[in-house]
Amino acid sequence: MNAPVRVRFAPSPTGNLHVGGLRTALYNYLFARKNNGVLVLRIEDTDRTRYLEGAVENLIGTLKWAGIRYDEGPDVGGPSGPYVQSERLSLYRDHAKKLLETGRAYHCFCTEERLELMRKEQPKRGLPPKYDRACLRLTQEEIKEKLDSGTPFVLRMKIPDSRVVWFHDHIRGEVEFQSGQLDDQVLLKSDGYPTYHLANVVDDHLMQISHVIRGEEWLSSTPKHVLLYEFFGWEPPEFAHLPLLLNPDRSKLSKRQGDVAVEDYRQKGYLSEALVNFIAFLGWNPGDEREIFTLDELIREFSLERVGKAGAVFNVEKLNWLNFQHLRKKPDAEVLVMLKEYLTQSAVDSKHFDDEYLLGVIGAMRERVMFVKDFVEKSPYFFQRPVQYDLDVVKKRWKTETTEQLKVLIGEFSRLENPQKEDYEAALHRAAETMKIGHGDLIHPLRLAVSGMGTGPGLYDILFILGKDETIRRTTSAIKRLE
RNA sequence: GGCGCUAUCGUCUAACGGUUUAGGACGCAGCCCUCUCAAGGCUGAAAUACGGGUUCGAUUCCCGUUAGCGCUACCA
Repeated sequence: MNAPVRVRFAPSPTGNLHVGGLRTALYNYLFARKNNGVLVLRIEDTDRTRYLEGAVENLIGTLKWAGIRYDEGPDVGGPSGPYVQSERLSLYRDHAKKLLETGRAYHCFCTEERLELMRKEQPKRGLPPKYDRACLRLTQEEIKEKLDSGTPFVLRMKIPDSRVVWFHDHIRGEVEFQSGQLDDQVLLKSDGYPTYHLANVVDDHLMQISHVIRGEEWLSSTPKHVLLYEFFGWEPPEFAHLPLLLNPDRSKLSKRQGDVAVEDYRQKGYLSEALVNFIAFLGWNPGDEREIFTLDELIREFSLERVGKAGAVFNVEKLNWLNFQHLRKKPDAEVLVMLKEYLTQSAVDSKHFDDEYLLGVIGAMRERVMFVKDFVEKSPYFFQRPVQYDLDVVKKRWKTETTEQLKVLIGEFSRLENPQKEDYEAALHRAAETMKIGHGDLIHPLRLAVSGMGTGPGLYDILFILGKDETIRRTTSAIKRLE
């Protein structure tokens, strides 16, 4: 019988959640749900210098937006709390003390300056940069003396000399390190806070985490963690180190080369479904050719076995396409809500458009928009009369005879009563036949007249949405202005 | 520098030694459809980093090289 699956997402509150962090959270979430397990949110705020006010709230909001629900965490509680590391300090101190007593850790009184100097000298002598264990040679008396005099100290982990430390990684297979390569890592800082290494091992054990699923940047420190589990006499969890997310130039995804915060994408109008779908596929795929997935479908299909090993470039083009796909899948009613929401906060206009009208716009523009904002940006004429006419289109479509022809067309339109799309079409055909001209001779200038543009949905759709009066008004106005 | 990880079209990826003239998707180009723009359909260009092995047979296994990335903090 296997232990129940318990995984955790353990970000540090130092700013907005990174898309890489979101993917880690997502994979943990998917793995937990898929295996009927539990997802824990744990805040790793052991670096007081990097703490950012409001970051935790922000993080929680972002996860919620993405649809990633956790079962235990700072705001929802749970049996293994507290879920904020700064509220668990005594736990770390007690455990560090145990290591001290068993000789697996030792006091170090070295100053920042000495360590810096040491690191500068080591490469010159061809040595790997590691703590030189100066303080390990201190006698009990010397240690007591320094302690008594209040000399600041840290607790370091005493790495065994020549051991092979290995572990199995779900993604990378067997990984092994020579312990001689490992540094005597600081476990407890001089301010009494634990470092990541101590805190994450203690918490993962106490919270009974079964699988540690985290970014590849942790792979190199995993042997230290494995050793810590051993020192404590604990069974280590299983590990899965996720491939990194990359910039287009294949360096580690960073600011400078585009947006990295989930918040950035949210503000640009990306659907959470699209971002989640996209990010899930950066390092994972279902093994067949399906690409559009909802969160629930991802849960059904996800497995660690299908996670790849190589880093993946964050390619915005594909994300855009996915946003289009997900937006298109949404029912009209949902898009309507989003469009109304966008309209109220956009400065474009304050006029009121009823639902029926907006639904018409949505129907006409659906296949042509990637974002909700595109309804307004790509078809502004549904929200305000054309303020100008695209000059290239004028040049191409507006002939000298156009004015007279459109007047005839208006005459035809004005006789219509409560016209439907087909009625506009029939009327236009009649006008064209009367004048013995092609349909295009009317269609193109008319489109320009009512929209100011040369592109968009079918003309009759536009006319129907705008309505007869507005169509005639705009056409008349265009004739006046383009004559 | 040391240690570790990684390596299929520009990008995300499929292939779990043979069914492969290496498949799909995004993007790109062309054609069809068509009142324009989209959408859709069709077509095309585009990859196994390099060198050795193992094997009857390597994208797939092993070794080396190269390249990229990560770690190398009293940061996570």
